[in-house]
Amino acid sequence: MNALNITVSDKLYLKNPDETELGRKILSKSIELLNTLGYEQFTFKKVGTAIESTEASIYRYFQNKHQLLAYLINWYWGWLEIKMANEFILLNTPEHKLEKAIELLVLPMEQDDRIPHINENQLQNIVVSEYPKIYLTKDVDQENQEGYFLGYKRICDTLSKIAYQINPDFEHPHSLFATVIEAAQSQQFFVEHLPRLSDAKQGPRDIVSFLTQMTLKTIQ
Amino acid sequence: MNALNITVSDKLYLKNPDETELGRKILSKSIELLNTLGYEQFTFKKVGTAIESTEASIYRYFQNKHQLLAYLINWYWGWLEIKMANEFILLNTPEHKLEKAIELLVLPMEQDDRIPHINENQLQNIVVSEYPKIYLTKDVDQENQEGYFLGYKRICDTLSKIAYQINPDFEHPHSLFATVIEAAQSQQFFVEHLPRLSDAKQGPRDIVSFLTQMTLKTIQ
DNA sequence: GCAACACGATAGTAATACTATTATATTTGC
DNA sequence: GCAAATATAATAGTATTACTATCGTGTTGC
Repeated sequence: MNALNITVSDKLYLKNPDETELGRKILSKSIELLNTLGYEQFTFKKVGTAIESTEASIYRYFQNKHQLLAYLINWYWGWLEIKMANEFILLNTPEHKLEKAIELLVLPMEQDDRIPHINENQLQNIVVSEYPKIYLTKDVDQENQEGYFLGYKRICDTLSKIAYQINPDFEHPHSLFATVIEAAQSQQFFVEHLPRLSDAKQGPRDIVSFLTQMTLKTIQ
Repeated sequence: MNALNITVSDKLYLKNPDETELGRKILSKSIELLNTLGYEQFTFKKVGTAIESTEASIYRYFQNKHQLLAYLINWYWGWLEIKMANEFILLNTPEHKLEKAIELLVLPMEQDDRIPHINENQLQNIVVSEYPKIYLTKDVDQENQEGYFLGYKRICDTLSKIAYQINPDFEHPHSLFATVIEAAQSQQFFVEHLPRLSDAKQGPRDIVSFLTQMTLKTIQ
């Protein structure tokens, strides 16, 4: 796997940022600024200034910062899907596959040098800190139709099918994996900011252990 | 229980809205408008106009809309805690208590006529749609110190202690109940807006069933 | 009966989230 | 190699938001 292509639905941009130098700069700097400022304080003006371009230029790529966040998060799910597919090749039981999936969700990501304009580790932090904001809006139904959440749903489906191999009678696979994926994010956040909402005192491995146990016991 | 007092930390308001006619009007109308407009479109100006008062008057009660949302959500957790305590009196096994707690989290609430200015059902919808926004900010650490999240933490602790009665060796009670509470909210949202992320096709009872099974199996 | 306070009314400000226009630079098609 | 199309920079402008400040009046408590 050398040629590497994360495709994001074309409803998630006005002009594909992956195809131009300026577009890639926008992505790169937006990831950095979303990390340091948080979504609320993040503005196109700040990005424009930081890359020595203008606010108006960024508006040619994305309708608004909400769409840009949705783009980045979809990119992340696409990326994760590829990582999962690669790892699953070497694993022979559904149990190990689910555990590996949870590790990928929780453990820090390594930088992929084939994609220098995306800092995967920072992107993962953005997902942890901002993810629910892309669907907790009044526009969720319309954006859902436009494919804003496809990446998430696909991962949820993939994991549900693996669970089916363990126990075809288990009745709530989609609810379970939606819950596990959300918990993977929120537990990372809680460990750092609201530690009384977690028992993972020894780092992310504890979160993996909790989620893996919960997943496997629930499926049985 | 006739005298009924939900106390919210005094860091969550500038002037106690519970003690004045205007304050109660602000709460009442804010709940209504947060429901119809959503947090992003909700402004103090709109509340002021709707109750025939002014923006400036509302700023005397709350520093900003973030604090007002935090107030309402803490009120909700306080309310839920009382409801749980009342229900637990009649239940004799920890398993039944956990199931009842999940029901209270998921099933629609009835209006309590002793508190006419709070529409509990609308408030529950606000929690479902807006809850993560109160902690997913750059101010989370400071607000945590000020007690913004105490209500949530207390419920998580209470449920953890009940789980201890079932299995004192279970290692992740706080992580589990933080996960269950979040899932209770997000599954309600998903059923309505992103149904592929849930298997609860027959209404909220399905969510209760899923969460109860997950909880009890995980603790064992 | 007066001091303190609550509220309404009004004004003002900086920042945000855009939209629009024009000029210049670059790429592309032929 | 040149015209046409496109991309970007530069600038300006607007409505709204999220506040802050001041002042006058009415009400309440002591």
